[in-house]
Amino acid sequence: MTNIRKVAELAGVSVATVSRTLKSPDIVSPGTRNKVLKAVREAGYKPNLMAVQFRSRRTRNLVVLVPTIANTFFARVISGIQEAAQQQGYSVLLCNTLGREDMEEMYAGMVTTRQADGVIQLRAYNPFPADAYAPGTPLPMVNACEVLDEAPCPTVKLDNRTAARVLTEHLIELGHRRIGMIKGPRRSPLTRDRVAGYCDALEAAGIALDESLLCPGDFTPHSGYEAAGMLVAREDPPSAVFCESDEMAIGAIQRIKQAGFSVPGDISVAGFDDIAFASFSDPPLTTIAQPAEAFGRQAVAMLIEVLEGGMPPHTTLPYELVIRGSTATKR
Amino acid sequence: MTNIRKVAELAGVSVATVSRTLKSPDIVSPGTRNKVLKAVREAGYKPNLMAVQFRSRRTRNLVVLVPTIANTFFARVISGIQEAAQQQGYSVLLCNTLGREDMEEMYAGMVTTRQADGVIQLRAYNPFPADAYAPGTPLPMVNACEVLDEAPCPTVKLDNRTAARVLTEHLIELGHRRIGMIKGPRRSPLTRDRVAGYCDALEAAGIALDESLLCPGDFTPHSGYEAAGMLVAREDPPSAVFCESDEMAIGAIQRIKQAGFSVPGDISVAGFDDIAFASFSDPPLTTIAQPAEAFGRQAVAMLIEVLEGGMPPHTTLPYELVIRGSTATKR
DNA sequence: CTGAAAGCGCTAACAA
DNA sequence: TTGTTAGCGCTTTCAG
Repeated sequence: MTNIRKVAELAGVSVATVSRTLKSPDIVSPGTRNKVLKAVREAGYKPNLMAVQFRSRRTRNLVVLVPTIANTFFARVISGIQEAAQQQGYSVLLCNTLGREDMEEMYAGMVTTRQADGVIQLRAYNPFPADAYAPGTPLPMVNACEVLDEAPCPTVKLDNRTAARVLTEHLIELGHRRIGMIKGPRRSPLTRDRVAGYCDALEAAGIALDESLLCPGDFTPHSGYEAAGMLVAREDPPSAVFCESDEMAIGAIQRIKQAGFSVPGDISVAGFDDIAFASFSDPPLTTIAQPAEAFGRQAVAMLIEVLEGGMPPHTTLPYELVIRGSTATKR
Repeated sequence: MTNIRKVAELAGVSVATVSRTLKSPDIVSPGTRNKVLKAVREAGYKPNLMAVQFRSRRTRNLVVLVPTIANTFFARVISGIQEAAQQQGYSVLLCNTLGREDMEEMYAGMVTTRQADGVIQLRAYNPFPADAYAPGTPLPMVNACEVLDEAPCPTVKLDNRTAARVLTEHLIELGHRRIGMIKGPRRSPLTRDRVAGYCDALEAAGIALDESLLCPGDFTPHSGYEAAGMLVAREDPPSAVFCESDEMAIGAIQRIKQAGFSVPGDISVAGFDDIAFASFSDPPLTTIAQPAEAFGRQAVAMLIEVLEGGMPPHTTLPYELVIRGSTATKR
């Protein structure tokens, strides 16, 4: 093991000088600096970062809590996180929580045990025990994508309600009045907000809400497939279906076609997220594009600010209605 | 900061006893053990794992080098890695390398700087500098999925050649003789092996190889779309296309349909991987199913064995030909 | 600008 | 079974 002491000996200086040369080269004289650098090279010295971190009480690790990495939307968010973290000199500790709160709590505990400096939570749940931090102390966390209503930390989100409203309005403008909805998990604020936006649009258009047109889903293609099955089995299927994720929309389209309906001829289908496959589905999906990577980058920037003692404001990212071939005029 | 010393004082024992109580409770007497545990609770003591790791020279972190997390196949592999690591008490440091060797080298360097114990590399590249370890010393690495030919470490792979052969044979049995292929990145051993398997099948069936039927791709849907464009623009398009990934197959299907051909009526299409969307494409994709999560779990198990001084053998995981609606008899 | 020295919080000989 | 003690490799006062 070649450590700082060896380098110091080799350079004929003290360990303090070696440390200084590596951390703040400008405060050591050019002469010694060169000697030290040369010794570092000769010894093939790599600082033991475990010791550095231990000593300086910072790991530069960020824990990321993701509900399912298998969801392509989250995969993109993580790309963004990773990219930004890397640029700022942080590493990403990934936890695929599958929405399990015990997992989330356990990984958030890595901050308590000093294995990480902060956490980015992509789900609406606070993984820190109530007594972990004194009241008033900011949590070393940023909550992104699926956000708590009364988050105890800064958040990065979309205006889901308005986005859902805009998408529903698009459907209404095409002449649809019976619009089905395939929802996300029941207790998610995301689901609630998107349903609210859907209701807003119906109400503004003077269309009565038919609760039986709202089906539960869990964001997976399979759940979209199942939910669409309920819808097409009705005597009076809707002429359009709004799915709360592209993955569910893709599943729904398959089921609708299997039932003998054409998309968008008989039934229009819209999604949410704009994942890569959205434009490759048949027909290509009309959807709300979310800036997934930007969610990740923004969350990192804000978390670092929090870790440095700042208190960044809640942030709302823009969405965009992307109209493709899966929605058409009601015939 | 409540540290081990405080707990020791509170319990009226030495720090060593506290340490022992926490690490190997069975070697301390029940009486002291209870005293210590009580003090731990009262003090709300959480061991500083940074110190533990520093002292015991193990981080229990595993670096994972993934070419693109946005690829759903890799996302599944990572799920498997995460799950297995977690069970064994390891955490996952994720790096989305985008195939950049400098990134891979940098993150592999986390082992050198003791921020991680080992690396799982999912691409055919050795990220360690040649002189990092003495010749003969096993590298703290496992190479999975896309594997080096002369890997300097244990590997987990598929028999890509045979799998490709089996898939091609399926196409040949359906009567196809002009079979296009959309390949992966040129220099990848994966591409080479799958092309070899494709050639094996042709040769066994007495079909001459037509190199012009082989198109380059990069595993993304878009590249599949583009490559299929070349194929359908020919005077004599193939009657079947073998894509080296499902994502490319999904892109290819879209392009083929756009050109006015039906799938599988006019042109059969097959993929590779069996990602979740494979069964939701239209038509559902015939493909080679790879045990993605198993790749991850296996890689973790083997890496831990390596870290413990073992030398696990190279492992080959099973594949399965999954026949769905995208391939049919040549008409 | 440089060096000596005191730890960070914990583990692991070694003694008792 | 328990305590004493010497560090792990590094940073950071505090003197010089």
